Amino acid sequence: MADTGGSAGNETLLFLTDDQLRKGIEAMFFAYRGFTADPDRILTEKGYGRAHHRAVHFINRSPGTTVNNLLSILGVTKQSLNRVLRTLIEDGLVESRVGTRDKRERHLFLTEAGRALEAELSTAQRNRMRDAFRQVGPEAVVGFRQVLEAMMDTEMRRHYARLREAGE
Amino acid sequence: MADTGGSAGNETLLFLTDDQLRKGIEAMFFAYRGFTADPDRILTEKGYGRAHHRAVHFINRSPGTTVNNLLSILGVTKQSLNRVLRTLIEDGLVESRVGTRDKRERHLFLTEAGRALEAELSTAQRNRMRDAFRQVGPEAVVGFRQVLEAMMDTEMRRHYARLREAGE
DNA sequence: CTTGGAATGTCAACAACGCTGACATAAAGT
DNA sequence: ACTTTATGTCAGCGTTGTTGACATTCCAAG
Repeated sequence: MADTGGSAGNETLLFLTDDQLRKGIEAMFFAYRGFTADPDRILTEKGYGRAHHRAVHFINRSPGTTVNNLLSILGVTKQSLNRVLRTLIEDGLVESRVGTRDKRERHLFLTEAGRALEAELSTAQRNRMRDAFRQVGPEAVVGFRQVLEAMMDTEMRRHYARLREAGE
Repeated sequence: MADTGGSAGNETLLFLTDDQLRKGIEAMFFAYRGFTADPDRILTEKGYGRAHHRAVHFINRSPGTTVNNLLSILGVTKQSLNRVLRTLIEDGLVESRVGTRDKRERHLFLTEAGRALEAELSTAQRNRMRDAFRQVGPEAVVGFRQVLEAMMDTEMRRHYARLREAGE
């Protein structure tokens, strides 16, 4: 079952053995804890959770985005997102404006305070990522992103690509 | 602040710009959803959650491990782990044996049924990882793991290394 | 114009899984 | 023997996922 079934040149496929795959799986698990550790600390101090971070991040990325669009990016239900948005709006970090063309829609923006929190969180997370990138060099970073993109679900890959159409 | 400060050859450090780092951060977020998607589906069917998967995975990796050791690997509190272990033991997936040398310790083992669930989950997750690896090739995989290892907290890196001392 | 259906967002209640606190038991140091 | 430390269990709470019920708005059919 671990055999990849090639008839010749099997040596070049040793990176697909179950052992190597398990190594990748465990690396992913342990690395993700590091990935979220620094923002989590900041968030806990301020009485927020990881869900608030995600919302603030993507509102900052796409100011004026609708609740529905954010939902699709985050991959959660609208009810779940709503709870998080409500606290962010109450605390004055996010502004929700009723759509002019379609009054059912709410368009979301970060306030000054919201942008400040976003900057604090993303700076911490970028620092971790920068240290890692610097340690391993640009070729490794290319491989890193290639694997991650290949691992995404189709819809998530669409969102990922979409986020860097306009911006980049 | 995005300037890396090198005096000469700045072009080689373009992979450390804030844009590139944000790209890595978003890739990590979207990829992790894909990483957990397949096991999550199986777990939900059976009335378990992601925490059960983690416990079963690491008990399978280190049969006879203690609750305390598992705690340290998973990075959660013993109370949180206990809830998960209790259901797994009640359902006959995990066996808990009181330590012979130190009777305070509980040593954990997968039963036949536990191994079956573990196999089902890890096969699904390995398939996803294998497809991704195959798409991008061995050099990218090396880079992928290098970045992930560099991103881990020190203690998690220790656990990660330890898991492949005896096995590999 | 009115009526019915689809889309958007909100409120309520529930489940999974983090957390702290209190506690029982076993081991180890004085 | 007594105190302290370590391990694991039980109870209860907070965040964040879920589904269900509902209000509002838009749009299309009649």
